[in-house]
Amino acid sequence: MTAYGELADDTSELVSSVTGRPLTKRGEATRRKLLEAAEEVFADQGYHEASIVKITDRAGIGLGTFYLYFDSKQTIFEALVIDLNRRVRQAMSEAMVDTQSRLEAERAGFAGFFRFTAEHPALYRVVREAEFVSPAVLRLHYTRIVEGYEEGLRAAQLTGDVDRQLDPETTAWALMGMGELIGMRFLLWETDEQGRPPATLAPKVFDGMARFIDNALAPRPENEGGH
Amino acid sequence: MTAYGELADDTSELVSSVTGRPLTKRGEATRRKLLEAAEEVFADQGYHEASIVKITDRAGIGLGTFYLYFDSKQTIFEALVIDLNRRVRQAMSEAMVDTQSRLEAERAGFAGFFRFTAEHPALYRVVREAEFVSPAVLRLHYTRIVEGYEEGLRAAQLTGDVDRQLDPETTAWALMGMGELIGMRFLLWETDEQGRPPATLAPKVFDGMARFIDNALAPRPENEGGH
DNA sequence: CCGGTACCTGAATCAGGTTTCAGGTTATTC
DNA sequence: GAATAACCTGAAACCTGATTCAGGTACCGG
Repeated sequence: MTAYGELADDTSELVSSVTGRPLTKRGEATRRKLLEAAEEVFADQGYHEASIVKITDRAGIGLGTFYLYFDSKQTIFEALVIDLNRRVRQAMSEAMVDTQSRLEAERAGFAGFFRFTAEHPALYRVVREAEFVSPAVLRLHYTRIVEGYEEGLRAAQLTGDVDRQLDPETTAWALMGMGELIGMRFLLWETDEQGRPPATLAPKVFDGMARFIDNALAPRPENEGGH
Repeated sequence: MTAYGELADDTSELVSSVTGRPLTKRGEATRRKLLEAAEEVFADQGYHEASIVKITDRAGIGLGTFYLYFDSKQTIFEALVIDLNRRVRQAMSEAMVDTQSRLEAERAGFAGFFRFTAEHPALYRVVREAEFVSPAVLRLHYTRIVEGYEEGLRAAQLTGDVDRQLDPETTAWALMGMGELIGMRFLLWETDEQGRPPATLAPKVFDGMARFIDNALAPRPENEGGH
């Protein structure tokens, strides 16, 4: 059975998975090395091709040491997804500061998302694979991103920047889905010989998407009750 | 390395993977039994939890027999995804016959997609997992669906039913992405105690999405060159 | 009913991965 | 500078599961 179970209470606290608690400076460094190595290995091999040995090798650490820090392959994977989630959201919100209108903020948020995707193509893959490795952590990922959106949309509806007849929750998920598939198709699939994706979306695509979003969110001039 | 390689030339032809060719009535029946069993097993266990033994057991067939029909676990998985793709597209185009306007057709197509998703939640999972099992076949899946959309959008732009400033390709991918994430969130995640998703989207969600799409696609009353 | 072809079978082989553990090594404390 | 605690290590025990293969069994034409 695939685990739809709950996540560990606190996936980010720095404690030994064996002795239970503290973790000295040396210990912390080792844990970080493991996480970084895991990021690279999961990213370019996928969850199942990855192995603990590959991770510890890349980290330059003994195999047995792994189990001093993480209970299992799945545990370190979950910790990684949560870390990536934090970083994506940060990229998005940084991109949105200093914007004036809601529409502008929307565009900037997407731009931040795409920039992050382009810069870390492999990380994107890790997150998507979470659907099959740890559904609970994937839900957390999506839900956290959507929450920010939804809030912004509600606020913009109050000021009249966004069509009041849209349902904020549905709209937020729709926008996420768009961004994800567009990113996949026009960044991750458009790799050069070295497998690197372009740094940004082609203007045609970005503009096409911006137009689409503008249309979708903008308040309608006429009133409701169409033909 | 994950295989981004090409698919076999013809993944649907009915031939023995050993002797090379024909396949009698008995052989065909066995092949079909294997595919049906694979569908169930992959669907509720995922690719890696699934095993050839589980598939042949469920099919009521000897383990060794599997290799008379498929080269490997990956091969049967790909055959399955291609089959599902055919069925989704059929569900969508059936839903779209007898529609008048483009917007109506769009809505109907989505409804067909969602109905299919609700009826075969597990199959949806199989398709998404293809991203990690066989990227090539996943691209095929998405690309085939998008092609239909794109063509429809172009036609509707000519008749003026759809905003001429939208890029049809980008728009088609955006719509796909929306549909996929909305389906995931509001169907697959909304399961009852038995793990069954609701048969249809909640009206709030479906209407919210319809409004969003209407807004996005409708030709703008004003002309271009905004403020 | 006989020969032959097409199919079927599952124990055995083989490859690879996770996790444990008994025994070091490094850092810190007194 | 010895004792103690915190860390580290990788060979070996164990699993699991894909794939092979030598030996059947079902069906069909004659």
